[in-house]
Amino acid sequence: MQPLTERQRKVLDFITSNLDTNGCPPTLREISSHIATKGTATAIAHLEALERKGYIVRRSGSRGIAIPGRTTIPVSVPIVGTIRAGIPEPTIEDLQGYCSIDPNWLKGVDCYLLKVKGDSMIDAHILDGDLALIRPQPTADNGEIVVAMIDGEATLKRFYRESGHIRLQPENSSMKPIIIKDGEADTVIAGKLLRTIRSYE
Amino acid sequence: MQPLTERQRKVLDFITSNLDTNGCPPTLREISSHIATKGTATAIAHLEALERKGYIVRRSGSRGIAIPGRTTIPVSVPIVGTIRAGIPEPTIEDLQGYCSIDPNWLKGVDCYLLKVKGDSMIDAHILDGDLALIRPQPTADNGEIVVAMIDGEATLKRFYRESGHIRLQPENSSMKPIIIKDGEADTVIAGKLLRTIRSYE
DNA sequence: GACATATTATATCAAATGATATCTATCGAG
DNA sequence: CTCGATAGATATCATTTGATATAATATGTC
Repeated sequence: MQPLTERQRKVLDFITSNLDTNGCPPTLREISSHIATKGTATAIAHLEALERKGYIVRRSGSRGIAIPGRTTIPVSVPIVGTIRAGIPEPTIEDLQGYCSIDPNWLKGVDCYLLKVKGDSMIDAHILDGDLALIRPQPTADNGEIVVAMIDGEATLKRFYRESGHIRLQPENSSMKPIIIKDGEADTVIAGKLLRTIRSYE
Repeated sequence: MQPLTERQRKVLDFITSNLDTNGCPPTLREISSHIATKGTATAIAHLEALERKGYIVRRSGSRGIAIPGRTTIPVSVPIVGTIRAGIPEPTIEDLQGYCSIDPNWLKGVDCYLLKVKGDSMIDAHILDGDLALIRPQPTADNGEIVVAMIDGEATLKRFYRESGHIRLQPENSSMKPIIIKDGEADTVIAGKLLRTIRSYE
């Protein structure tokens, strides 16, 4: 990458600093003010130099500066309390917030965090209130834990495909497995459990 | 968090989507156009509702929308297998990698992820191999789960301060509590458990 | 000396932008 | 019925903003 001049470096640093603190690139005049120049022409000249050297990408419109390679995606994942099945893309019912997740935990697609309700998986050490990171998918491998839509509720169950049916096994000795015969319901499995997260506060 | 209406959620989703793809919040007119309304008044009304419910923060200026908790700075936290106590700042023994963590999970200080060894907390549903997010601190409140240095090993225990001693209680019926008389050892507690994370892959 | 690059200043524009005011309509709670 | 919350339309304003044109200075290269 071509080296930057002192002024160009200062402008670039200001842009990244602005992105960090405001979540937004600066305007031309904010840049001008920061490098103590008057008017916008100088700032534009610096931006053009930065773009020519490949440090930034500009687009039209206000604050149209982006830094390539800069993870615009610290991957914000929605936290939901309920979902309505329907693959692909389960409909999010009540959004409870967002959470930054390590991109390595996700596997490409639109994952979400489901707040676990009930104790159906307590023997698998998943508790009421835990957050379950879910990847939407319509089926799973034997023994994996999935989100199943049962009576309109999204609950976690262990998945078993057996001859002629699917068995959804709660990990709670006081609960019985749910058998879904082939063709009986098609959108039962909403996704697969990738991770669980528990808070102690 | 207060629930959102359908329209409000659509606006919020559009803002996060814009942040992900453009690295920039949308303008009022971009929002208006996306929800197919004319003029800016409706979009402003929605933003006001979102701000009132705590989903966004607004500041003056163009694209003055921010989503609290959403940081462009993915906070990188070390994953460790062992630590050596010594407050402040336990010494990291074997670094196993790094992991991006939502800044909201941290509480200011240098937290780290400790890979849980053994089943001493299995009755609290913390398993061997789970990741424990730890905040370094030399003591804790009664009933909280802490990292204790016992025989040079970092293990999780439940903390109880009782008359003349500290009791470190494993959550495993086959294990006995550890009593540490006052003044007997000073650097037993290395930190407090904030969160646990389990992977299913 | 001629030329390119970097740097800055001044002045000006059209478009984009946030904000406000006014009005209408729906829906559910009290 | 009234009130509040939600939702929307229309119109208007003062700023902000990106962009352009023009000019000037300095530095290093060929």
